[in-house]
Formats: sequence, structure tokens, C-alpha cells
Amino acid sequence: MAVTLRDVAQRAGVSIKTVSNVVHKRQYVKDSTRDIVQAAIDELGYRPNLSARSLRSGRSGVIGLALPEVRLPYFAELADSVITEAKQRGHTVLIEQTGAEPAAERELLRSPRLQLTDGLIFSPLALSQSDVGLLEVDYPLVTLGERIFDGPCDHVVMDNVAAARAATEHLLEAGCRRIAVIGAHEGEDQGSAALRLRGHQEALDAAGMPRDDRLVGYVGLWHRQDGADAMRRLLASGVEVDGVFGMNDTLALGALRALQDAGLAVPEGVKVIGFDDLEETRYTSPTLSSVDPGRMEIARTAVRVLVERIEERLAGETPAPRRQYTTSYRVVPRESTAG
Amino acid sequence: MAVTLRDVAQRAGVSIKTVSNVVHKRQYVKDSTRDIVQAAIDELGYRPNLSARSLRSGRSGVIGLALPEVRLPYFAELADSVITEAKQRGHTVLIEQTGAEPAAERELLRSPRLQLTDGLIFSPLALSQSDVGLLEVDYPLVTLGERIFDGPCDHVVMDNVAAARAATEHLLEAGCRRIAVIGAHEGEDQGSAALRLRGHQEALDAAGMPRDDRLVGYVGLWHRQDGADAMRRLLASGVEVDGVFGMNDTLALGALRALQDAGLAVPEGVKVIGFDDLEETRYTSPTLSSVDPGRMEIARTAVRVLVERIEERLAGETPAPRRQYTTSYRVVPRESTAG
DNA sequence: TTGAAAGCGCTAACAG
DNA sequence: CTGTTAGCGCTTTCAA
Repeated sequence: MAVTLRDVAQRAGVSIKTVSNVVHKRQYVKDSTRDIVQAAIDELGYRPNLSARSLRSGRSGVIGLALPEVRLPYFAELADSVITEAKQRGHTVLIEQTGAEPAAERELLRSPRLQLTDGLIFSPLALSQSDVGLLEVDYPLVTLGERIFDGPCDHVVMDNVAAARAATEHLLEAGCRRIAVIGAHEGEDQGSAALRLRGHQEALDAAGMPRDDRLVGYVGLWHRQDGADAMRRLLASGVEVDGVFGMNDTLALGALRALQDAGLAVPEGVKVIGFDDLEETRYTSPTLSSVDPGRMEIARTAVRVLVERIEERLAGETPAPRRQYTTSYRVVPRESTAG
Repeated sequence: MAVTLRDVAQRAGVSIKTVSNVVHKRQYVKDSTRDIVQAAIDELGYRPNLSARSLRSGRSGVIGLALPEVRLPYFAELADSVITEAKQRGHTVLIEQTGAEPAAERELLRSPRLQLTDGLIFSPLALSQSDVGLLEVDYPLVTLGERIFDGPCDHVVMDNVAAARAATEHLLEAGCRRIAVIGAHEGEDQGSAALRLRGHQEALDAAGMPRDDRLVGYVGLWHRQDGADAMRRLLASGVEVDGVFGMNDTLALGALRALQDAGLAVPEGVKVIGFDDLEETRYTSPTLSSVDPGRMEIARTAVRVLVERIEERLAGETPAPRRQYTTSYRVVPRESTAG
């Protein structure tokens, strides 16, 4: 079966401690000994048993990433960034999908499935302030997004209000006066949808433009289909529209499709901006203006903070106070808001 | 620190074996005992240490999934399917990205990073027949795709030649006579690109159409940009085109964009079909015809076969012979090949 | 610079 | 039905 430290030690004629020292590239091993041991390792094809190492040392080198669904482009790109960053730091990533279901999100945090993970990066969609107690867990946890403001854990967040405000300001500068916003959630007041809606309204207010409820497109999820459906309903209602802010790119692309189906030219008749700066926005027709939420920075920060917590914990230090990290965003103008 | 079986046993006044029996929902536990133990588990918030369980039992409940990059939509959707299917069977998924680099793919198979994984689903891009020896590993391994025909492991594959042939036949039936194919790899003869090119050519041959090298678009990768660039080169060369087969949807969407930039109407002037049936093909403008490669079936089969191998191995059975599984495909006509 | 030995938390064989 | 106990492979004092 598997080759163990003991096998290598026997082959090399040394103790397992010495082999362990070689494996971990520790000093205090005579060069000649190291060579002999290394040769034995290579011959036998020794690979450390990570379960045993993890049991003994208390760390597995695996971090968990919980998100709604990886097939949604934003989360696919986020997962990519997290995996890449984690690899840099010698960690692998285990992915848990919550399907954006509140029950699944709540269960996840207590799930034994995470037990061989050193810590968790969690992008909740459905949790709200009332679930804040659930975030009191006995392992390192970093949350992403803005659902939970005052959780007991570190938190990486983008300024959704300001970013959304910038998106709508961009449409205003492009001359739009009847701006629809697609992606609102009925009755929500602290999720991404609520914050982006607020930013949108702040931009309108600052420009002295009236808020018009008929220009708010409510949706269930933030998929393409939802964007298309909401846009169709808006158009069918007969309300006049010359600009659309999609709360994410997939919504905006769905809306774009609905506009084109209705014979409206983008950007000539209606201008459209999305949010997330997905790769595909560079290849649609027209290319889609968007807000870059600083995905790489979010991933990098989350992984860094999590790894710091893991190490702090392992060292038995008293935990530093929880922090909130705010990343930066920027508007990326493309064809859909040109001219 | 963490609550162990021993703690629970002490609290409940039973032995750890009994607690273990309760945790594993085994029979032969008196109801009254079970209740007491369960109460202790809940009170103490016991969660099994999976590292220890894994060390002892030889299985971690984690399967590895190695792919080029999750941010590529096809792989994002594949990962989603694999994760969903694995969850059904009580496994979690650890993702490794190879970045489509040969060296990374080769290293991965020997990497200790996979050591706490029960088995691996591997979607290689750069390995070739000469690397077949690398696939001789001492853990359960299932490969996806068609790079390696005669590997020593189970293999889930779609019939690329037939599927590509069907795509080009679809264009021929729609009346195309000058069909470009985008995505060929220079000098390759056994990867997806080569197989899909072959299928394309078979369709031309069967229809008695000439092969025209000027209609073959060579690319480096299969990203949108590559599709757009290849299409632009083709158009710039002055060759006549009335149909385009993109070897995957992102290539096709890049090409679509290039066609539209050149003022060509799709589908009126040029018809376009892709491959992968990504969700976004339903929302582009025009919607993109594609070939559904049976992603769910691929994922489901791969996970099932892998889990079977893991169990076979755990039971100490002599391994059944390696098998190849071929999944089904179908052409999905949409607006880009209509009329 | 190297060796001996304890034990991380759990499973399962064996005993009662 | 329930308890006892021997390791799984590794890390890590503590000695030598």
C-alpha cells in the first residue's frame, strides 16, 4: 500500500524524525544524511499522508469557499481568483454551493463537511442581520458581500452604494433622463440589491431627477432570464426608457436582449450599463459598459485575511479584533453607453 | 478546544463506541441510549474530526476536480454539475486549476496536494498519448475529454467527431456552402480541436463539398478573443464565408462579434453555430445555435464511476477492467442559423 | 544532529 | 446491545 515515513526511514537506515526533517526541509540535517534520505524518498515514491498530518498538526492546507453557484459567471470568476490566490499561499480550495437557499446557507456553517478545512470564505446571499449569530463559529471565517454588516467575523466588502451611484451617474452624463434599474428585490433593505438601488436613487436625487417606481424592475434571481423578463415587463408597461442600469452584468445582458427584441437600438435609443465587469461584456454586441468591482482585490484580501487568521489561531495568539475591508471599484465605459 | 467523541461519551456516561454508533446511525443501539447520546452531542456541539476519520478509514469524502480554469464558462458549468452530483453522493469537491499548462497537468497527478482526496476527475487539455504513463497512479482516476485514448484509467468522453459533424451538417442543411471553422490547433492530431475539425471535414466530404484551407481559423486558446481574432483574419483575407462553425461557444461568440463589426448580418448573411450549449447562448443577440455535449451526463457518469472505484478499492476488491463511457450530444438550433 | 515515544481523534475487531 | 483497545501516519517534545 502507501509508503509511509517509517518505510522511508527503514530504507534509509535513519529514524522517522530525520526523514520528517528532510521532508520539511528543516536545518540541522547533515548533507550526507539528507541525500540518503532524499534518495529513499524518490525510490519509494513517498508522498506524505495529509490526513495524518492534518490530524496531528491541526491544519489541512484546505480552505473552503461557499458561494451560491459556480456556474454564475461572477462566482466562476471569483472562484478562479480565490483558487489562484490560495495556491500562491500553498492552499487548495474546496467549493460548497449553497444554491442561494437560506436553509443551505445556514446549515453550511455548522456542517461537518467543512471539518477538514482550515477556514471558510463565505459569500452569503440569503442571510440577513438576524442570522448574525450563526456566524459565531469556532473556525476562521471571512464573509464577502454586504448582507451582514456587523458580524463577529472579518468581512470583505465593496462599496455597493457608491459603485451603483457611479453607474447611474455615468448614464446621466451620457444624457439619459429616464433610467430604469433592473434587479431590485421586493422588501429587501440590506442586500446587494437594496444597496445598489439606494446608490442609483442617490445619483438621481443628486441630479435633481425624480424617482419613478415604474422604472424599477423587480426580479427573483439575478440571472439572464430575470433581466430579460423584467425588461420586457417594463417595456410592455409603456413607460418611457432611455437608460438601463442592470444590477449585474447578466441582468443587463438579459435586458439588452429584451431591448433588441423590442427593436430598440443600444446605445442610440437606450444606453445600458451592468455591474461586475465579466469577461464576456467585452464581446457582446454592443460591448457592455460595467462597473468593475475589484474581484481580484476581493479574492486576494479574503484569502490573505483568512490565512492570517488560520496562522494566528494555530499560534495560539489571542485573536486581533475583527475588521472590515473595503475594496475599490471603477466604471468601465464601453459601447453600450457610448455616444 | 474541539469536542471529541471521548467528551461526548463522558457526558453521556457511555463508551465512545456507543457514541460512534449513534453518530453513524448504526442499529443495535437502544433508543433510550441513543437519545441520551444525541442530547450530549447537541449540548456539546460535537462535530466529527474528518481528518481523524479519514486517517483511520482511508476515505475523506473529498474528490478532486482538475480542470484548466473555472472562469471559462464551459468549465464553470462542468464544475457546477460535478459538485452537484458529488453532493448527492455525499462527497465534496476540491478544485485544482491547471491553467492548461502541460507542466502543471503533469505535476498535478503526482502532487501531494491531492493526498486527502479519495480520487480525481481530470479534464486534461495539454496531455497527449505520450504522457499516458503519467496516468498510472495509485488512486482512483477518471479522465474527461479525448486527449488520451488508451489510458490505464476510466474515461468519459463525448463523440467529438460525430458531434462536430452534426454541427456542420446543420449549417449545410441551412444552405451554407462556404463554411469557416474556427478553433483549429496547428499540428494537433488527437485533441478536441483535431477531432472536431475531422468531424467538420467529414460532413463536407459527405456533402461533396470541397475542403478549403482558407476557411480554417487557427487559434491558440479557445477564448472569445481568439475567436474574434481568427474571424477577423479570415474576413480580412477576402475569402467568401456564409457559415461559421465555432469549435466552442466562446469562439463562436467572438466570431459573431467580429462578423457584426464587419457589417455582416447573422443569420441573414452568415450563419453561426457553436459548441457546448452554454447558458449564455440563449441570451446573445442573435441567440446562438450550438451542440449540447451532455454536460450533466458527463458529470454524472464521471462522479458515479469514480465513486464506484473508490468503493471497490476500499472493499479491497480486484479492480474491474477500465472502461470508456461515451455520452450523447444533440444539436440545438437557435436564431444564429435560422431562416 | 539524530532517535524514541507519546498521542492527535477516530474506526473496528473483539470481548463481554 | 455496549465497552476495551490497538493502531491509522504524522509531528513533536525530550533525550541522547
